[in-house]
Amino acid sequence: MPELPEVETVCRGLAPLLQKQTITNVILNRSSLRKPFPADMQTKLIGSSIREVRRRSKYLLVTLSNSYTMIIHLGMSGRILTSAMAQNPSATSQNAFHHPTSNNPKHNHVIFELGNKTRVIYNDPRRFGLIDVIPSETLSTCSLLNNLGPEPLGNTFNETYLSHALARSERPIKLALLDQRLVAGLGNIYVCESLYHARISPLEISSQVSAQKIPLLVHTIRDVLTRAIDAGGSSLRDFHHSDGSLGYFQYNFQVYAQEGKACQTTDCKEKIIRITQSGRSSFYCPICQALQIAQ
DNA sequence: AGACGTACCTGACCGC
DNA sequence: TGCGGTCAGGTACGTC
Repeated sequence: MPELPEVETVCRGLAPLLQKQTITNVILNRSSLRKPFPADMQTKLIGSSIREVRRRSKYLLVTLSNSYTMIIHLGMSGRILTSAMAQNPSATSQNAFHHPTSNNPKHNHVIFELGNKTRVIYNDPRRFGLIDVIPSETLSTCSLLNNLGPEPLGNTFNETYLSHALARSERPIKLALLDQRLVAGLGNIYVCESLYHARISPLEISSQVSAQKIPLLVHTIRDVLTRAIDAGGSSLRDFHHSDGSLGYFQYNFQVYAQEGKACQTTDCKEKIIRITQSGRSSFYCPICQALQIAQ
């Protein structure tokens, strides 16, 4: 599911519900996700109150009153669901956690209970996500965050930055933009879409992307992400908001998962094709995104 | 150092 | 209906 727009959507939905709430209980239904939970995770969380919920790259950062920060990553299939706690504890069956849409309660790995009688449920079928709790002062140096590139919607991601970063790389542009050290938060969907709008082939070698294309690429990345956030993210397969509603940016996909369909560019009826780069699918229009002839 | 392949999981979908 | 193969939005680690 989640690239930057989806995580931002989750963050915006969760923040008003979580802010100023005390964590009254943490239920762990397993001992690890992609990596083990910190051994004393419950001790660090229970009794603290939530100061702030924000996003960095694809990570949710939950700032706590006790000077710890909880880091949550949704991996490929993670979601966060919320539900009201039953008044009668005996009525707290798994059904209470069963989301009306499609998630399976057997993947409810962590449940946070809040002072306002809300349950916040971390559900992740593939368990590629992670949760960690670290001292807030070590946030900027922790291994999960310290190698992340700039936020694509922030001021430091600009034409100057991107042209320097690409000039040093002999990888195809598709792979460079997926590298979280270069720019943080893009995934396969939004890289494909951004390259289409910038009319750059995913096969173009990063250092050979023409100088004129760089400002356009900065713009299309920002524009695609902004429009996706405005649409509430993309609901592919199983992405739902924490309240169960759906994002709808998938209806704006021009190339992603559009293999065989006609390119939507005016007067171009070429078919969108799919290729594989480093084991990941790339979708593009071979006419609109033709490889530039090397100088 | 940079680039690449692979591993980590489950579920959905397709063709036979 | 069932089975096997393939694919999926991400990250980390080992190797060259």
